[in-house]
Amino acid sequence: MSDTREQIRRVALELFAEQGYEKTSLREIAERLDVTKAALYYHFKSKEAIVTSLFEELEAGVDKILTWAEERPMTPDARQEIIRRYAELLRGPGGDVMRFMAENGPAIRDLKAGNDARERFIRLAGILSDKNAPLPDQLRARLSIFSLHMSVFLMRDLSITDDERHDAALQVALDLVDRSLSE
Amino acid sequence: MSDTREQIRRVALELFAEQGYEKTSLREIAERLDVTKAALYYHFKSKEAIVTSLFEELEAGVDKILTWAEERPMTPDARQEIIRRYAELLRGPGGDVMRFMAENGPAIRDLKAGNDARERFIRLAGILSDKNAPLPDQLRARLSIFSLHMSVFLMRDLSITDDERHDAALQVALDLVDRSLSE
Amino acid sequence: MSDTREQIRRVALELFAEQGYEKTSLREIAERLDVTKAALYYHFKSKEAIVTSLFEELEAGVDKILTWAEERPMTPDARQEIIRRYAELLRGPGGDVMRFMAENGPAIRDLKAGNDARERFIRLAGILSDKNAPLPDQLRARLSIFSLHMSVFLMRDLSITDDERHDAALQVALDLVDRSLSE
Amino acid sequence: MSDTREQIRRVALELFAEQGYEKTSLREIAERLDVTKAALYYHFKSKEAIVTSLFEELEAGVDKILTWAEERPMTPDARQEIIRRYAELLRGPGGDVMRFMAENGPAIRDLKAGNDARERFIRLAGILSDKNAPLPDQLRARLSIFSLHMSVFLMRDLSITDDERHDAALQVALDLVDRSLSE
DNA sequence: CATGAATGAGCTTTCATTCAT
DNA sequence: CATGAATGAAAGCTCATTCAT
Repeated sequence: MSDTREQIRRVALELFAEQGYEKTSLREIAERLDVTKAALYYHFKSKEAIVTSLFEELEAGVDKILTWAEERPMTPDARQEIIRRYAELLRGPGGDVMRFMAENGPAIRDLKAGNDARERFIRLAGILSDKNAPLPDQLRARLSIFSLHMSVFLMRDLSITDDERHDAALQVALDLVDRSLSE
Repeated sequence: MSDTREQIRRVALELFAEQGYEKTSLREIAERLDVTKAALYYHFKSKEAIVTSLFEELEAGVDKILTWAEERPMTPDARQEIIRRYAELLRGPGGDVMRFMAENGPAIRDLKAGNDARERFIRLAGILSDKNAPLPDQLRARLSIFSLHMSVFLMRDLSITDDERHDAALQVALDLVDRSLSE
Repeated sequence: MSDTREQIRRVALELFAEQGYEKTSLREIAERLDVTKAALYYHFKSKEAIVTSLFEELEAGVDKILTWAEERPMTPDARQEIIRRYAELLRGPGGDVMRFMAENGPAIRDLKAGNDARERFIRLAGILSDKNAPLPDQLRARLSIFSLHMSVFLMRDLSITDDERHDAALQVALDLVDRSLSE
Repeated sequence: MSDTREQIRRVALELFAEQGYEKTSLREIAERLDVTKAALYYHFKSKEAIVTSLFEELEAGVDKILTWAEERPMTPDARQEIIRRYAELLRGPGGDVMRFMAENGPAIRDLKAGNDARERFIRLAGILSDKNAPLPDQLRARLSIFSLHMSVFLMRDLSITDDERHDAALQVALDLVDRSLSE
């Protein structure tokens, strides 16, 4: 499989996450890789296609969680496990993709891939708290997921390690999902 | 008297919140108001200046809360009151400004006004949970504020009224700030 | 006579000479005087009119020299006297106007006032060396005048006083005009 | 190969010399070549870069003269030779570049390339007459070079051939440089 | 597997100028 | 004697995209 393609994805994700989708031009990506812009078009048919490709592997991961979740009763333990698996998925490149998504709302909204991801997010939220739960509980469920996406953003000014951040985010998310079940 | 200036602010906020900062061109704003682009430049010296002006009134509100908060001991009740006041501030146009800010991270980051707002956010978070609190507690404090910013985004697909949304967000935020005080 | 009008002329000349005609905007002039752009239009009907007005007093001076010169035989002494008078004219604001003219060729060319000034320059040159003189002599005559215009420009990097510069320029010009008479 | 690049340089120089730097827009250059403005940006990264490129080959020529001059004693003959070589350099496109430079003072001043050129001019002047020479002599040395730059400008109204103009300018310059050595 | 050359559309910004008040 | 508000035109520049080679 073309190495260049992988490099493009890597650099694009770096830049997208760092500077945002709109502010990152294909020229910039190409220059960092020391190839021409036209080369990017050999590997991806558009700027949007790069994003799509970035989201794809993540979506596979989310789908696995969704499948796993949908085939069992939503016990408190199962809910916790979903969060844990989701948090795990977000270590590695997935985390950057999600942060990129969370921080680039408007740009993402009119990308097909963005909407797909958004749908999955809603489905996952729907599993954690159903449509008839009290609103605050539904919000808590959504927030539990979203706080995992945003932990980098929310604590950017704190000098902590990735692991510390990750652990704190997980703990808060677990707590939130737990409290999204009012008896 | 400068009615136009106010109209520009209004339309700009609408468009910025809806489509994002980068995707909103001055042409678009001007067309909606049926004036020329140059007219915008009569009232604001740059695109960035429009955003700055949007943030300004909000900052005054936040500053009032900060002052209020800084001159009293952080009892649990005071913390709740901060959240309540902050939530109140976000009804009305302030809410759109904050949502705009939360959803446009990358664009905002290199706007002076954005950084100022960010600083206030951190200061407020610092009041709600100090620098030596356990990380999850600090995160919870931040999340309590941020969830107010993002409630529109997080429940966009739910068919609820603004009031319902607002109440749910407030309740969750109050709960979060409450739990950010581990004994 | 309106003080403001005089102030506009003064500031405009300063800026035109310093930064050039095109790079100096009416906004800049207005700001320096703390009036509005519209005020400039009260006193001058266009940007070009400001320049015209600047040239006007200078032209009167040149005309006086021309008249003086045209009514007497061009003895070597008369030629020297022309240069001396011209140099004298260029002390004070006239010098800036001429430098401005010399350094802003392209901008000046399509200003009516610029062409008028140019014509006078040629007429003066024609007096100092007639159309049938050898080319180098004609050039020397022109250069003698022109070097007075450009002395600031030509010695900008030298740390000398205005008087020193003026004296040097005069001496060179006198010498040039002297040698523009090949026997 | 990149024929277009050369064409851009050619047309740009034509227009810059004719109408000045500021008055020449990239649109104009592009239209004359029947390409789009964006095409210019493919070949040059900015308007300034076009000028820079124009100056470059000339600077090489001046540097050769400077090197040649710096490695030998400044006898009267050497001084004459410098002027001759410099005049020769100014036949061909270099002449237009220099005239462009001389006539666009203010625009050139804030172009890096313009300042480089200016520095060379001062260095050359410094060789022809040192820092301790009487001021008029220093001025004469500078004027000898400058008159070569400006000969077109100074004799624009005379109906003469390029060669006649060139010869006259050279003769005057040689004379000037000769007289810049007071015994 | 990629490049060199170019485009069309759009962007933010600036300018000289006008005119009702 | 001046301002406040606006305009039309244009500028320099950037971007995603295309396509022949």
